[in-house]
Amino acid sequence: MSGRAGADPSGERALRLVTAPPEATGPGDRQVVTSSPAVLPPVDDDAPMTRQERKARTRAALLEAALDQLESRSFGAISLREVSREAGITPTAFYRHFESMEELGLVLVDESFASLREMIRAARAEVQAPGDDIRASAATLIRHVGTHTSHYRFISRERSGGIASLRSAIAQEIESFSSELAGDLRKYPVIGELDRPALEMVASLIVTVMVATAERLLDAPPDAEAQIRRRTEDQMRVIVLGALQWHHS
Amino acid sequence: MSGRAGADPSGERALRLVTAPPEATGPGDRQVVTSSPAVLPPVDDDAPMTRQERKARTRAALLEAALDQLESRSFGAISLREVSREAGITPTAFYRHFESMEELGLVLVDESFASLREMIRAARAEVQAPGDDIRASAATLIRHVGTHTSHYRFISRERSGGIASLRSAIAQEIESFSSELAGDLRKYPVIGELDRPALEMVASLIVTVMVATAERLLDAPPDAEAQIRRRTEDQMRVIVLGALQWHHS
DNA sequence: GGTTTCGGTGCACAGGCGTTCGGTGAACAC
DNA sequence: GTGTTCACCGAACGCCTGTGCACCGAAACC
Repeated sequence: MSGRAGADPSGERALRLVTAPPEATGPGDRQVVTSSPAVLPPVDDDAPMTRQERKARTRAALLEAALDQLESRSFGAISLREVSREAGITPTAFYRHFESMEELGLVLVDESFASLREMIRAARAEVQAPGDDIRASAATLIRHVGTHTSHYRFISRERSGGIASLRSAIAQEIESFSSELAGDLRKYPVIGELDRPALEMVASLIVTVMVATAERLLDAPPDAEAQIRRRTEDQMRVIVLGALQWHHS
Repeated sequence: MSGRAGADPSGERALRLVTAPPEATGPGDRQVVTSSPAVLPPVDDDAPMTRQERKARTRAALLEAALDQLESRSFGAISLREVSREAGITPTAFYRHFESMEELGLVLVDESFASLREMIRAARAEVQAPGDDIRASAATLIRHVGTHTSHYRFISRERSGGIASLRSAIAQEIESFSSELAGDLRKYPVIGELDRPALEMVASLIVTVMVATAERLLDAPPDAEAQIRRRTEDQMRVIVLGALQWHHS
């Protein structure tokens, strides 16, 4: 179910959207060591492979297997054995890649947020229709959730889930995202004049709505998407209207 | 109906307990038996008991044991055996009370939201200082989270958690709460004139903030409470300001 | 070409799990 | 006082779990 590349048109669009701004390695970007060596050759099965390739592939298979299990259980309830089984290796071989399931979970967190950061960076580079920011943001978010469903489901599950280390890793990522957004808000005409605490308060409110929207999308049938989109846009507008009035109080 | 401890199970008593500022039971005293049969005599251990009493007590012990386990794991990861062990009975006796862990979970959802509804009802009856609604609501919420921490933790965990039946039960409760709130909003001066869809959109936004606040409180150290309270109040104010402007757009 | 490295295998272990089944004794109905 | 109910027990079942160990075979290295 995780959108593999290929003929899928929306997938390709998303890819283009993400890669369009050429590696805008701006200030404050994090080195993402997360996962596989990025480029895996096409699935030329059983062809001679280097050890690196093989290892990267099974590692990726493990991560994907875990993500698959997370469709129906929470992370705390999935087992090393079953993940290994679904990835096609024995349980003992699992340890060649991760020290424990918890470590795998942390990699999954990194991976998920790396992709989210790409989305943000792309969206930031794209926003140039000043009146249409809200619509564009909502659309970008919804599209991204659609193309990275299992990552979002994982984050949503574990954000309040049982494993403390995952929870705090996720909280920290969201926190940093929120404060980045606060910085972005400074560029806006009236809202940008608010002081930093106010900007952070508003940013956190917007992020809260985005998180809620993502979680709603995960549970909703596909035909509810339009309604969720509308509600999200309206809620963002309410927030912006409120923020514009904020200095009066 | 989660009758709290105490001799009088009447709704009014419980209602006052939530509404009246001087909370009788101090924080941290967790003698409270949170089960349905409402009337449980003081814990006169090992005294002769009716079968009803005994059963009710064991049932309550099971629910509380589950809630305790949920402090560190998600519901999908806790086991019938361990819950039974902590409740002081053998695994086989568990089945005298619940058909399965899932059924226990659903009871927990009911229990949690029953208490939340009491809070709402109380808050609604209390709100009469028109300028201070936001402050009062935030305070009520924060107090309630403080006195029902484990219930909130459970809901927070399972709201996006792994077990579908719990998830949808919770979603439905929140949905109904949100639409009740939309009804309440009609009584407010300007906002009340919005049409129903707009009211629902605003209500859902407020609920989103409340949920986020509750979840933040659960993870935060106690000394962060003041800051969370301030932020929540401010965010609610932004929403109200925005909603007041809504008809202009 | 010989040696080393290292994903991956197979087996074994101890322990937790949900669930079944046949008791047992105290509270109950009469 | 007698018979019934039923909350609870203890043992047992088959399954699944994480982890340790010895080993294999092919890629990687010199």
